[in-house]
Amino acid sequence: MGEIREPIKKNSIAKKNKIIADGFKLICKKGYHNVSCVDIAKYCRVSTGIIYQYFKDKRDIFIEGVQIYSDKIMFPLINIIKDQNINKSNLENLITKMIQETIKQNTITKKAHQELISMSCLDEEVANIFQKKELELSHQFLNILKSKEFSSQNLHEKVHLSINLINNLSHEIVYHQHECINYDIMIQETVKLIVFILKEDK
Amino acid sequence: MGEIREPIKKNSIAKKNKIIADGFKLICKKGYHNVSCVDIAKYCRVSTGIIYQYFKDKRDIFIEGVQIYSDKIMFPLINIIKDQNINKSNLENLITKMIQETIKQNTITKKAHQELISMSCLDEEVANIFQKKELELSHQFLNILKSKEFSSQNLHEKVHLSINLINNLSHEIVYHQHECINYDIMIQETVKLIVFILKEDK
Amino acid sequence: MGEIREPIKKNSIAKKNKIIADGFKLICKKGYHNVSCVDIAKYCRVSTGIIYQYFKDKRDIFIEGVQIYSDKIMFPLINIIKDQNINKSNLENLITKMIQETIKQNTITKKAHQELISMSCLDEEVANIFQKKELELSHQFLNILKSKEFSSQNLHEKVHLSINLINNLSHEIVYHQHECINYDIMIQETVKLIVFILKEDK
Amino acid sequence: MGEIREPIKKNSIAKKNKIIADGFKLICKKGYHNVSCVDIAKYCRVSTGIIYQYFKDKRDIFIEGVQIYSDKIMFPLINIIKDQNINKSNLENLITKMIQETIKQNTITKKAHQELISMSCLDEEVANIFQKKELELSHQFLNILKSKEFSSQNLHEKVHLSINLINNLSHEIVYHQHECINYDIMIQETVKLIVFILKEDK
DNA sequence: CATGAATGAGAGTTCATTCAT
DNA sequence: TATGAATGAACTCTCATTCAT
Repeated sequence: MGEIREPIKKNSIAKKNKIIADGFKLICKKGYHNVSCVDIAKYCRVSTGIIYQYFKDKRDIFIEGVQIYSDKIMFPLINIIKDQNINKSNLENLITKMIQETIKQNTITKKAHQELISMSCLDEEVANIFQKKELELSHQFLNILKSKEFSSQNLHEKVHLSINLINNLSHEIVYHQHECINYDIMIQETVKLIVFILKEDK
Repeated sequence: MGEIREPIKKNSIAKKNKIIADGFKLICKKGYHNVSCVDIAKYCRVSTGIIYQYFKDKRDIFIEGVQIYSDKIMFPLINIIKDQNINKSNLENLITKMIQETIKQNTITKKAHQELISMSCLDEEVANIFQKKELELSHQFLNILKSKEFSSQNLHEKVHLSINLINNLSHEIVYHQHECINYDIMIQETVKLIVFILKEDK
Repeated sequence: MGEIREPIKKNSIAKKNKIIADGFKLICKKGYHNVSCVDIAKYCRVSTGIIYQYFKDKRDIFIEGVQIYSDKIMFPLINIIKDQNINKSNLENLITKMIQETIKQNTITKKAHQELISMSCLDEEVANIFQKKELELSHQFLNILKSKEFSSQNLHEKVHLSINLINNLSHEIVYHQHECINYDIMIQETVKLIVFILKEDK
Repeated sequence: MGEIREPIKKNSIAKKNKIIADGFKLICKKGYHNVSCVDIAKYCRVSTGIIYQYFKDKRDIFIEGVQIYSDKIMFPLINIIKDQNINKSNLENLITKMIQETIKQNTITKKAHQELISMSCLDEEVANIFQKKELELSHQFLNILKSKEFSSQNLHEKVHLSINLINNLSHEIVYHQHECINYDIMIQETVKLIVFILKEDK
């Protein structure tokens, strides 16, 4: 196996980044197991040789892509939560809005989202990256809640649970809708649960 | 592509079933994408030829395995729920027990569970099989609750949500424990949520 | 390799003959190289095992088929020539008729004819069988001519040449018509040649 | 199926051509159906992979070989005819010479010739290539005859018939000699026929 | 630094032939 | 005798990786 080089020239750095960006895109589009390094090279319009100078293998490209690009796909809430003015009286509306926004974003990145979740089950490193990103998100959420006088015990766990509820619900709605489940009700009930858990005092 | 044959002789039927059982086991153990048909043949101690007489391809073996064996891995609650004597007063204990049992089972089948969830994101047919099995489970649960005078509205959705909460929590505990989360509290809070949602009146 | 058995029971003899007849038919239809012994067994509705009791291999079936059934396909003239009343004055008409009849028959058995010619180039035994059948035909023709006072020298060679001319012309017309050749003229010219050669005196 | 690549580098073009040349040679030697792509790769001392980068499959190699190399095998007359000084008085000698030369060449390329004729019965594309080559040859012959004041009607058909006569006779002499036929006489008679047909006036 | 042609191990698949029933 | 399930060698084709240019 050849040595992995780190590009120095501005041009080469750009090339490496292009491989990560486009390679990650291609993997998300076609599926990790349906794409070869030669495919990635072709898609990025670079030579196959260069791939092996900057990366160990296909997984290496993917991991770097996950590091950089996965938060928008896996945790769209990160970008939503900042702009919201949360307080106890509008919490219900807000949670509803967060769910809807998550569904909207997941729908847009459907194939990529699916691929990333699948890979997170197979690859510990991917799972760890997602954990870190989720931690970031839950801390943001947590800080906002604290600043707004939410004083419930175990707030970190509750926030984590809330984020899980939102993500899992959205995931189900986007990919695996069950015929006999009414998803408007599912959303309502999920909102109810999150409000209940976050508002709970002491 | 050769014709797919259905075995008639008792012996051959046993052989086909062995391929499904052992093949599914090997796939769960090593990972779908890390196992070839030749590997499966070797592991099952049959010829490669016979694989292609009974199955279209590797996926076909896997799908048949999922049909038969996945419920114990994905929905261990199916076997737990029947034996429980649920009523409004012991609900909290019961939910706790269900979570603990699920965690225990998922821990045993950890690698298989991981592989199956991953595959359900990549393969619609796998996802559909799991949906059917979950439906079965939720109907069982639902019927028990109804017989015990649980009268909450939207009970099907609530049961579905409860099962999701249990499964997702267990999944996280078994594979993706976050360092800064206290999972005893997570369990407590999840139980609280499920009790809240199921007991809710009207 | 198992021993080749010769069937004794009436029933078994019939079965062997069925394999030759249907197997030969299937090979001619699909092409020798596109048909497996298992295909033949299925087509004949017998077990694969029985094939290997009566025949060494696929080629063996084919050869026996060629022995029995190929003359109609390769030398349809055999059946035509007997019924003709040849004499010097109607020779031209007769040759024309023979050519037309050959074309007609070759058109009917087109695929089989093609396959047999192809095989005769690859397999000496097939070629030898055809030689024998052609010899038979040319002797018949020869005898008729002699009885009708055709007295040309080297008559055997001339008859052989005539048969070749007819067969090759028909073969070309049925499979490989050249765009820029007028085949009515080809037929005329061929007739002319054969009449010339056969009538030639001393 | 992978993309078929066209070599650009001088070296690679040479490699592709080597595969066609040696592959065609091997197929002619061993028979199309007795040779695998791995055999060809080994014989050409290249990897199997490269075969599938330059060719769709075995047939593709063969067809390209036929395009390039078959005229010498199938129509050796092409190279003979140019050098001859044909005129009405030496026609007989010339035709005799052409037959002898054809027999000589066919004897040299015996196995290849056999294989090519066989394949032309199984594969339309091969047959079409041969047609084109024969057309070329007959046009050459035709032009020479016309320039030498041969004025017979339907000259194209007659030339075509003559070429067929030569080729078929040679083919029979080289592979399928009949015991009871005298081939010196066959040659004499064939020459007589061709002279008759070509000299014919009006 | 960059290219892309070339490699060859290994995947999927078929089929002539055997053998337990 | 007759069956057809089973075998495994051999085929076609792919792709991660290397290397001469």
